[in-house]
Amino acid sequence: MPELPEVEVVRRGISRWAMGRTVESVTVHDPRSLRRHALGAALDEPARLGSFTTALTQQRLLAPQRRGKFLWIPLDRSTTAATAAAQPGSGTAPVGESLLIHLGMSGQVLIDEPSAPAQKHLKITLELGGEDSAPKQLRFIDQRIFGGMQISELVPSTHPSGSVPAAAVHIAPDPLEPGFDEETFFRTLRRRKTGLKRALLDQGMVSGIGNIYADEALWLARLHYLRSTQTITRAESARLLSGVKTVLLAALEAGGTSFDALYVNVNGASGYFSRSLNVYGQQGRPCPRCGTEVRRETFMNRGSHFCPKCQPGPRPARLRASGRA
DNA sequence: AGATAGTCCTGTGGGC
DNA sequence: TGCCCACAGGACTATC
Repeated sequence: MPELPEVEVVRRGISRWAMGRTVESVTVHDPRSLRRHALGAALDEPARLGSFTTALTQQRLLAPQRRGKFLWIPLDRSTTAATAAAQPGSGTAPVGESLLIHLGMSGQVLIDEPSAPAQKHLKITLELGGEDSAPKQLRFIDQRIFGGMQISELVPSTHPSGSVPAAAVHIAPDPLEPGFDEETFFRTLRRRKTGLKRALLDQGMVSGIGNIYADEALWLARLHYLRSTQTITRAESARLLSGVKTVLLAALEAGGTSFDALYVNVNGASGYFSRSLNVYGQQGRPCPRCGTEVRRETFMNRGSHFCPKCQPGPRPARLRASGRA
């Protein structure tokens, strides 16, 4: 389950191994990985596939960008740049095109030699040319097909790069972004009428956090996943955000050190597999902080893991005679 | 409009 | 042994 740190590792790998290269050809092995491409354009499947291939072919890959779990590669269409001019003042005028990538549950991006055998769940192959280097392939592999690729127009944004793909404008800044505002996070949280974990998983509120790191961050902050967002204090909000950043940075450090030449891997190398998790998947084992048995409850069709003592629930807490020692 | 079910997918593992 | 089904979950869509 790639979350922000894993996607960032992939972004760095693409930056190192694919940036500046030109897409010579595109092979779509499974059109389901293009489900989101040209949505609303009323194209049938062959036409969608064709428009994807056409938009990519002979484009140069610029510096890859990321917001939350969304990854995109701006495309250099300098040959047709004239059409992108004008439109002063309009805040949503497209400023270019991008290849938008989401890894979903099981997506991987690999840079391979053309001769390397096809991976089992290989979905899309981009042939990358280079003037002074050997040809390479950028391969998108995805077992469960929750992820995918699409071409999306770039529109102006607060993102450090100045724009985001139109298909990702609704995604909130992530906690590692320079412009991320803690006060906005707190106020948005207070306005919501929901539980903490649901808010953390809402990519329109704060992006980049998935089920695993949500549980870990809540544990670090000693907050229950069902705790109401409306009663959160400024201090608790800060604690939560600090927990989120701690978890994301630790995973990033673990993943960032383990990727190496020619191989950009999401699943195997990075993050949570190489570092120890405190509560996620640890049900029945002692809480590393207090020794109480970690519990698992089903919530939003997924597991929620927490320490019942360190993270007292809303209801039990109210019934308790006194504080939490 | 904000909150929440339902939907897409396939490999794994438990139960019988 | 083998089959079947529940389960895992990110994010979009539809519905209240």
